[in-house]
Amino acid sequence: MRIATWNINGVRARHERLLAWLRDKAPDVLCLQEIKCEDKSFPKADIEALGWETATYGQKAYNGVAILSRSGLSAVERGFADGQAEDPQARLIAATVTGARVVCAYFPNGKEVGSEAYDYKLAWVERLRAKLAPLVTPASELALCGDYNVAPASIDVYDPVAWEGKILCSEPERAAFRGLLALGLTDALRALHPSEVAYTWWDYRELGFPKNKGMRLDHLLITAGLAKRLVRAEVDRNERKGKQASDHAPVVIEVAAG
DNA sequence: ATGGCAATGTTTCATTGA
Repeated sequence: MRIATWNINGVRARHERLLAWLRDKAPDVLCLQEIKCEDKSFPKADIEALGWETATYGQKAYNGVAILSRSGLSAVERGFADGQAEDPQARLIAATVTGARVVCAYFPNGKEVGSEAYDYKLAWVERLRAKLAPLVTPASELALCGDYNVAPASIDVYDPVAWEGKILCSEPERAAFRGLLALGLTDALRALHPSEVAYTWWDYRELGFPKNKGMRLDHLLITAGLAKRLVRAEVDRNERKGKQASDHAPVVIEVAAG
């Protein structure tokens, strides 16, 4: 099974690129973040015509997440659905695909360390951690896929000195990321490529991509049940090239049949 | 090569992103 995650930065602006990418890569599951549209504007029919079912949790202009699957989708859950007041921002959707729980998440950006948005970010990650805690067991099959807006280590930042302590790289954000790992999750890309520079995002400004000034912000964290069958994990840098590319590249993993 | 912000709505500028 191939599982992919991609912050598409506006699904309407990326309509043709999305369809072309699906046809070319044909993942079993694709988690999308920042679809930036309401559910009614999502290109559901075009995607279904290619063979993928869709589940969306959209919002006008900002945020918005979706899961695409060509192996079925069941038990779709939008938002935290944890009994507390729902997050007004559409950042989380989950579904079950062939027995595996797929969680698609668009973590808050946080704007600036110490800001209100930063506090919201840290609280949001903790709320997600608490939600996932009972679902992550040695035998369970779960993948937390998305744009975490956290660069976990120096190797994941083009200029770690300049970014030290800054948003995306601050110690509390990295500790929150490690808190997710501590549930029993494995960083799929790092499991197979422990010392490879594997950025997933490059700023549109200042020739970020040509100069490879990027960060690794998009991750797939998987339970041991999936990690033991993990055979491939890679960033599709090719999708960052050319006109009208998202500023994020897709990340794809492959898990052998169980 | 892969190229010096981009998408969206509040629209001819403001907001957000990372």
